[in-house]
Amino acid sequence: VDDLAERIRESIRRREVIVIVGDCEVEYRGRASSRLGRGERVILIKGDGTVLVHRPSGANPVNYQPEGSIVSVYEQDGRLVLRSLRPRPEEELVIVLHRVLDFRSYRLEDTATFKMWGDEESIKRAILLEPEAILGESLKPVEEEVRLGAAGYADLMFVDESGNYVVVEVKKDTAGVEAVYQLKRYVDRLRNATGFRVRGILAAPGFTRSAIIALGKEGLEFRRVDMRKVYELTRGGIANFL
Amino acid sequence: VDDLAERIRESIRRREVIVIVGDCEVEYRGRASSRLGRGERVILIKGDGTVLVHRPSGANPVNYQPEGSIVSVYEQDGRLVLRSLRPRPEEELVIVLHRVLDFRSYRLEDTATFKMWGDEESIKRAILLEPEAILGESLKPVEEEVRLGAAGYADLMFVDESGNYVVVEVKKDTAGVEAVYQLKRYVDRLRNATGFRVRGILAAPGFTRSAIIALGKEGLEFRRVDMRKVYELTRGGIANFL
DNA sequence: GCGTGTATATCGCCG
DNA sequence: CGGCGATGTACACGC
Repeated sequence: VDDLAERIRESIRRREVIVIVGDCEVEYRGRASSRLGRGERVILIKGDGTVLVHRPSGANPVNYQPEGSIVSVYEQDGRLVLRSLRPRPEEELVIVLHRVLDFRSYRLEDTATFKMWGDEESIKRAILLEPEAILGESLKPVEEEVRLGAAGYADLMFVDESGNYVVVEVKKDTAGVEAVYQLKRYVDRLRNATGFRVRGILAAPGFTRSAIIALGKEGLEFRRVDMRKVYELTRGGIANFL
Repeated sequence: VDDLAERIRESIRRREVIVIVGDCEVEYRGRASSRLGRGERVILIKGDGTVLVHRPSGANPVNYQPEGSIVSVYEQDGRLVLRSLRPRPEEELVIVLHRVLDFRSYRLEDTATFKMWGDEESIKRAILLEPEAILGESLKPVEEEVRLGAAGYADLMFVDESGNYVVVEVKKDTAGVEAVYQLKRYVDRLRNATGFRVRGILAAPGFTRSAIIALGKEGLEFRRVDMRKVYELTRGGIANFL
């Protein structure tokens, strides 16, 4: 056990990626507290301090500590103990290993860049490129500098053909009630700040029934976004991929 | 490569936990799309179909597929390919392995139960146990059956000493503006449904400045929750841990 | 560091 | 399964 502890410490010093498989119990104390009894799990420790405890099923780690945590390894009552301390917020994760089934350490090289598209940002770009194609009406973008207060910006702002301000809130998924009230906050703030008439449009690929009801009650509008058109207009992003 | 593919397939059939370390590139297509160029990573495949691709740093997997996905393994252009298909929403993850540094498979036993406490639920329990100690006023709980509609319930409902309904919305962290509007929706709904006077209280360990302003504007109240009192009152939950 | 909003969020609950 | 709200959410960005 003592020897294994030293080997793990050496891997941590080298900032390698460590995989430990073993029978362990886990305790967490911090913003909340948790306890997990004995069982066999996969423990992943990365060079940046990340610690993940994975059970044999489930996509999410049952316990974890994010990068920047300090991992220490020691022996207690003849058992190997991994302790990870996160400084802020102060949180502690303790893994007591009853039996180590496997211990591996890897020095990995990975400098590739990760690219993602098709997120909310690409819908915004498409609307800015062709407001009429996506929202079905001619709109002039307002300088991004126009803001709605110290915090909380609208996704997009336009002026319509009648000279009204138009606040557009974009959602990449089906929009629910909370998106409606988010839009309403922006519209109200802009009305208060300017005194002008302000329209609010919720743009999303779909809407929940209650969202549509709430929109009507609040005097707000909605536009269904055709994601195929978004992909066409933002294929510049996809070009990076091909 | 062919032999390795068959060994991996066999592990998947046995629903074991698989750890593959190797130089790979990764593509994802689904709700969004992503591409990750060549680099060395740790790939975790679980018996339930979960697939995780971890880079040498960062707490979150760079790509993933949740449980219920179907993993297939094949050889293409002399390279090992892992393909995971998630049925709904339809999403595809493709991992092309240029070099396999390690392949391990484990049959793991883990039947332990995971317990967590100190979350929002414990604040609710404390308020129900001792409304006066936490909220500073005498309140009678209303049957939990009283609901505010098909979806979206208030956290807690009481009747105060004057016979008014009191809706309490609880937050375990600092409450921001959106918590205020969430409470307002509940209060409005209950007013409409009953026609009675309804008070709304936001209970949290802290409040953002803009939340307090919004509360005042909407005629809603707030109470700072003393988390030490919550811990004292709910130490029954902690007893499970000791 | 605070406040706000996004996420391939994930997850659990209820109708 | 849809809709909604919580999460030890994590994460980025602006002030």
